[in-house]
Amino acid sequence: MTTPRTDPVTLEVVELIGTVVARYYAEYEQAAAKHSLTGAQARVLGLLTLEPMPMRHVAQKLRCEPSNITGIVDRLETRGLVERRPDPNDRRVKLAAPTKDGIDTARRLRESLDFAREPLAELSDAERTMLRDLLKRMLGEEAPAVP
Amino acid sequence: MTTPRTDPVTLEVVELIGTVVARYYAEYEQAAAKHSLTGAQARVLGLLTLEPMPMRHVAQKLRCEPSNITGIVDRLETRGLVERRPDPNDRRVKLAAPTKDGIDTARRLRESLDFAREPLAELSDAERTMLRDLLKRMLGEEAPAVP
DNA sequence: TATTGTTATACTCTATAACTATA
DNA sequence: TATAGTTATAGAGTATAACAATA
Repeated sequence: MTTPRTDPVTLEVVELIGTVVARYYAEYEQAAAKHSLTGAQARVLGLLTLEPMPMRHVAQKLRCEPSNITGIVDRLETRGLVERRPDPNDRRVKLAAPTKDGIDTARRLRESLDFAREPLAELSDAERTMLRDLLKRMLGEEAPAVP
Repeated sequence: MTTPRTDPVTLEVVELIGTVVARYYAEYEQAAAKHSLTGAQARVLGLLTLEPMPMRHVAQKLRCEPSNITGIVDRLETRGLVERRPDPNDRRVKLAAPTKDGIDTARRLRESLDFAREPLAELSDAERTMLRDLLKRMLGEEAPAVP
């Protein structure tokens, strides 16, 4: 267990990350709203677009109670963006899957998320690569140290 | 207006930022819950700790409707963490300000936000400085280019 | 007239607990 | 018995519209 650092640069980075989080989160909600989706609905739809899955798995991915997913999928289903399919292997399970319209909406939403992409254009190729490796190491993924 | 990039590294960084946002946001909610605060309540309290301000300013900072702040400050006030003060210059205005207890709670909450700090300990001083400068430039603040 | 804060309303998200249908 | 999904409930956040007090 590493001791959290309190040197000025670390605190500055923490502050900057807070700013990134606030800005990115707000932009995401706004982008979702432009497609008449709430943030939660957009997250569920985006998740299902990667792969249809049982309702319970959606809840696990989003770290919320399964009962919440019922309502969110209800609303997405009402709008024809998602459908419930039976699981041939277990009749208790319902697989939530995006419809064609849902896949299309998710794609347009993804493409409209310019916040993270646009400011990155300010950086050079080398800088983006460096940022990638630093973030990877911060997140505990494998990445070469940047000496 | 720069054209958003779609090269592999950029997309990878976007993905990583998404991960950082999701993780940081979840940790923040969790840290707030440990102090029996919702995320919104914690954000308002943290904001007021920097400086007491009119209700309307709080709404502007949090990018929500002013009517919402009424309820959030109500709940914080009920718990004795925040108080409403008259503005001597404009009797329409109410200044929301943290109580001593509120300031103390905000400080403890801030100190418990280890997520951003702890993983940074994995990086060297030079790397943290580099990360700081890259984030600064990404956010449009002044920072030296990293060649 | 315009602005500040509040109230009233409706919708969504959230957790908890109880229910059903399967396993 | 245990699990997947649902329903019912209550609390909180959100936007909208209408309102009182003040500017």
